[in-house]
Amino acid sequence: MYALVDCNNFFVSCERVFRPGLEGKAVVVLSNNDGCVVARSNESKAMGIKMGTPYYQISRLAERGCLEVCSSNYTLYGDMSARVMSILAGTVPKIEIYSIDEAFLLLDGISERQVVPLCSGLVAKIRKWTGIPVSIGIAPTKTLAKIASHFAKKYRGYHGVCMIDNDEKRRKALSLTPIDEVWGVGRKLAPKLREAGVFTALDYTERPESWIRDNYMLHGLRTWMELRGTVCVEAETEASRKSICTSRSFAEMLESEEDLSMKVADFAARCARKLREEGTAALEVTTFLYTNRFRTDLEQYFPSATVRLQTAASNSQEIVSAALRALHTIFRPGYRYKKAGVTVGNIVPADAVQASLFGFDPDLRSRNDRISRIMDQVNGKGDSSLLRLASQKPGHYASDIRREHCSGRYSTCFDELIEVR
DNA sequence: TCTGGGGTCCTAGGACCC
DNA sequence: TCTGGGGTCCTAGGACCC
Repeated sequence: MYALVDCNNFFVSCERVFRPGLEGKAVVVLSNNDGCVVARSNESKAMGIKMGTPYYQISRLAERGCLEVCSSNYTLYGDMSARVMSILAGTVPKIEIYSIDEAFLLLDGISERQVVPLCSGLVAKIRKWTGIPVSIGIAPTKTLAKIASHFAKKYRGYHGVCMIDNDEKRRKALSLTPIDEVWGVGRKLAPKLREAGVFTALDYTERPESWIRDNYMLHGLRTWMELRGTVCVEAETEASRKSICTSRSFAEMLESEEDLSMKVADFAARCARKLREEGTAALEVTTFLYTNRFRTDLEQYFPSATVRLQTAASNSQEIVSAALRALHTIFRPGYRYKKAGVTVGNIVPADAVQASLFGFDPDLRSRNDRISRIMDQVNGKGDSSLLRLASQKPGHYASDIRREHCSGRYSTCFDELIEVR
């Protein structure tokens, strides 16, 4: 059996831990630049506020006092997530972290009678130790566990834990699950399925296998089997990430290559730092730009360029330099840029880097690596960047992200101490 | 005026091989 | 007039997830 542990309204719950006054109120958490809604409390969901709603469309509610608004504080959420995950890891033999607010528990070797008490204990423990409410769904496949967790979250009677462990419960649950709520059925597929007469998860499982295969190929078939109780989405093997991306929208549109360079250098340095944190190195560096896609009155341009390194690198100097070269090949004057980003790809373990035979200077490389390591030691964990490359923007890059309703650094004030010093 | 960020996997189609 | 068959590899783009 698999159990899916899902934190309820996670970002909102994190804010409530430190501001209990938000309990029982309609609350939303906004994306960077206070752009759009990325998390909602039950009360704000009940008001009809949808995920992804641009903030300006609902700011009136906040002004009238009907809605509490928080800017996102990812440092806080990351820290709270780590606490929840460590409780899970300390309780069951194997967990798979699926996202910042979800994890699968692999329940092999735990007797069926113990599963529900164990999960109920976890719900209580996480609530007590971190303040975060969670729901747990238990089922023979991950896709069914997801559905079970929806029930656990939706109906109070479950007290946070719902298990699908026989065919009757499975069919009942599927018949009550709209097709668009199924894991793997998204915004494009759902309308097509409804057109074909498939409205619930149960309808889907009752279609013949050949019909699924013909219309929805491998992906659809996997979902079909998982919903029928056959495991297709196996336990993940420990694999490092294949790409790392840092991108941001700007509060103001930028027009000069110089302004963009400072941003891109920052994004690239951040990617490099993430590579070093996980002990990997990248062979490819891609820089991309976006004009403002909502401004139909302006010329649009969405270029990207990739630079391939001869030898995989993780030091900031080489990654930043590659990102800036890529930027230079795509930058065109005359456009107003709203967003930029850097992706590093073709990632290999740092201890398995193949040195290129040509044009590779091992002394320069080890010097660059040493400098990056020292920067890491001074900068520590988190977002602070006391030591930067000269090409990075002076000052913290987060400083010009709009964040008018941000909570404090309740659990991660170490950064602040360093910056104050 | 105002619209996020970070990932994965699959497929189709082109380029290339013999 | 008329133009094969069978493979592999890579990439771009789309769909999905949170």
